[in-house]
Amino acid sequence: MEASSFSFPTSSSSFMTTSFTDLLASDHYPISKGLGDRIAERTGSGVPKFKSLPPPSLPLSPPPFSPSSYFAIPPGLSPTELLDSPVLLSASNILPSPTTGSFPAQTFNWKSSSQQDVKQEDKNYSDFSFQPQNNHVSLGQQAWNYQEPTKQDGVLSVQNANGRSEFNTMQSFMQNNNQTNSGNQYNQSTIREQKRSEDGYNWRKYGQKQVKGTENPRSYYKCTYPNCPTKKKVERSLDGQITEIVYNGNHNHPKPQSTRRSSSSTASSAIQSYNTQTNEIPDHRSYGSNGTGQMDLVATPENSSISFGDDDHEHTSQKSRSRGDDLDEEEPDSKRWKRESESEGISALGSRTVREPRVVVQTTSDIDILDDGYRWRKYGQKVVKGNPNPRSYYKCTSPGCPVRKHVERASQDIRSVITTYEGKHNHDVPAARGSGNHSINRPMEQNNSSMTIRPSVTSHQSNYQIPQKSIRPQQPEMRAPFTLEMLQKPNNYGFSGYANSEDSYENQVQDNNVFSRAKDEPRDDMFMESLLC
DNA sequence: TGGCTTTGACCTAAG
DNA sequence: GCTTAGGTCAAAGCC
Repeated sequence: MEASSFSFPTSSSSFMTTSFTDLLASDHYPISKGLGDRIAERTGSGVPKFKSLPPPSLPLSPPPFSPSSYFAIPPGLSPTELLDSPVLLSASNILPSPTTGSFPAQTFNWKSSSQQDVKQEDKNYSDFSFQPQNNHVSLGQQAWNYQEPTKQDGVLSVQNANGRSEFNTMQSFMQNNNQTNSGNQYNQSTIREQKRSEDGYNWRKYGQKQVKGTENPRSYYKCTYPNCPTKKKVERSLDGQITEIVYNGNHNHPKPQSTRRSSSSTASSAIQSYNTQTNEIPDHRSYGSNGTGQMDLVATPENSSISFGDDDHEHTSQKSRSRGDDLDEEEPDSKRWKRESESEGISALGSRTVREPRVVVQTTSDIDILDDGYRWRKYGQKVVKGNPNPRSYYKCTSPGCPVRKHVERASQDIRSVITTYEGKHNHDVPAARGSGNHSINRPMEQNNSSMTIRPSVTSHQSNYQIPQKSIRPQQPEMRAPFTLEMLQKPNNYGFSGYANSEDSYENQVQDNNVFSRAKDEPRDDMFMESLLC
């Protein structure tokens, strides 16, 4: 890259033992100190922060590739400009892949060697957070209940295709390199950071339970905003990686705009700046995406989960009321959840998923809607109640793999696609067609690659997991990367004309290899029959 | 001092 | 009514 490039040192030791802030200020990068400062000033809530992720002192395997492949700023765009650019402040331009959900420059989640380190970093450095984008959105859509009615009706689950939520590419990079040595040392600090930061909302853990059927403990969180009924359940693997997030309820408030102060866990955290571009507490049905808690699927600068703390934007602060009245006063949550699920029926989904589909569906490109790295065989299609758009049913083609998914366009926004997964892949991501080894398509190994941001949305049922070490192959032949260059031209995405054209959407879907492949592959006649009955 | 996590106990629903 | 499991409470301790 040229002088404008933002690249990490290839030396793992250097990379891993130097704080990001240091890196920003180091001679390694042609980034002025102002960059780190600006980032720090702009970032806020909620994500694992560089500052909180000091280089681990643990012995770490050197990264097999240059991290620079993750974060490359194209020539002509200085980091400063990039940070100043409203593009980066708006998730409307930076959206996760529907299938990979990948955000190349999302959250760093470096494991810190100790909590003290983290805290020291907290003190020493201002926030710098790459907002994690939830890789996948699982609507608690009554998916697959033709086969196995889910008990999770009414939930909004968030995962990525690897079964790990809130882990971005960069984090994956780090974890892939740390897993062996420190995978089990995913320390509490990091987890705590995520709890608060991952989706921009503030959560309070109120319980943890070891659930049957999985060794992963499940944590229960409530939104700390007064009277906000939103809760979420987070399952983490033993090494601390999030394997599932299930949301319940709707936020009845805007996403807090984290400030440096609010990132603190002290009393200052009680003061939350809420985005006041609207300067009001919107009706929970009107501000949509925020209500998902995790997903700002209708990406706007206001609710963007990727937005940086927007000090430059006008906003007011409002002091949170003390907690204690934050719970619903009328009925227990469990009852409400259940009631909502039951009263709204199968399609109800309890969460705002269905009642307010615009919250869930993402107004973004669907260019790779079916491209999650796995191979699927279409075995059915059906128009389901409540959605005139046909729902395509797919099976994973891997022998013995039970994973299925269905894909449908949202009834209220055909540009948005809802993919619902069921099951857990019992195999790794297959090599991409046309490539000898999928690893060659790994984004982290794509030298000279620009930061790819593939907008998308994928929803799937909970319990969907993919081997964590699997790396979804990039399939550049099937989709153009979303690069920072594109960020410069937010209205001119080369990869998709989708935003303004339904036709283009259709074309993109048609171009999708899965769709085209599906046409040639045998269907599950029995299931088809059942569907047609 | 206040917010947060932890964790055992308790509650509730389902079978 | 019993058992089981999921969800929640709340005291204790940490930061």
